[in-house]
Amino acid sequence: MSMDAVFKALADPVRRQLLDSLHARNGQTLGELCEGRGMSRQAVTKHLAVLETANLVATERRGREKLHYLNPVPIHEIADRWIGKYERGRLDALAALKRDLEGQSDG
Amino acid sequence: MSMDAVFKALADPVRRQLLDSLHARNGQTLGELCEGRGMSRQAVTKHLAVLETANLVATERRGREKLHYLNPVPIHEIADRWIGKYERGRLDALAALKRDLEGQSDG
DNA sequence: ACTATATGCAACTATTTAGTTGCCTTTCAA
DNA sequence: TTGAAAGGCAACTAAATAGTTGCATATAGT
Repeated sequence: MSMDAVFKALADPVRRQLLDSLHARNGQTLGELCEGRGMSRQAVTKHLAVLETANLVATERRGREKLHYLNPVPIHEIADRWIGKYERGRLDALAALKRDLEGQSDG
Repeated sequence: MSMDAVFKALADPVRRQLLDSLHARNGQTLGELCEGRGMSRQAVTKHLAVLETANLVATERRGREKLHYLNPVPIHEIADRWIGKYERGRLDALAALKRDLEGQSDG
């Protein structure tokens, strides 16, 4: 639920790649998610646990396999509540930045 | 430039608060950004350095003061290139998630 | 039953990170 | 020119993080 957990989860490139992988093909097993990642299975497990805690990934046990599903809702919430506010005034702020940084020095 | 630096910078709540503060009032000095934060000036300085490295904050020296300006461009780029792709298929993925997680158990 | 496969758990290490304190430099103002 | 205000630099500590290895458990297939 906490936004902090989501931001922290997104801070690691490996975890973002895992989300990308699930985005490309949802419902992958742990083994599949480990392939070609040059890292031990346990390391990937830990990353997936972080993503699960942040509610970015949901899992389901099927027999001896564990299937992983992307949950895009927290990302949507971040984009909505936090990033949106910076984008709204984006051009204004950009103009102000230019004015402040360049307008002071010389003319 | 690197997206990783931006994500890492956004991962810390103190740094997000600093961005929020600059969003509310741009061009604050270091001293102003330290006020009411319950943390040493040097700690805040380090956080601001991280934000500067990620190009989320630009600074200008004015006399003995250092002014800080929010740069919303990297946030926009993240929203554009990375978050956007998860939002586009959001409802689809959500439906798939529900189907996968609930539809399997019973029938 | 036996074996291979898929995953879980736990201890350990190395690196990074967030914060501190102490001291130095620069600038403004009397 | 002297003192106070604003900030910079560097060393240190504590905690979190990312990764490892070794072993245990559970399931599938024969």
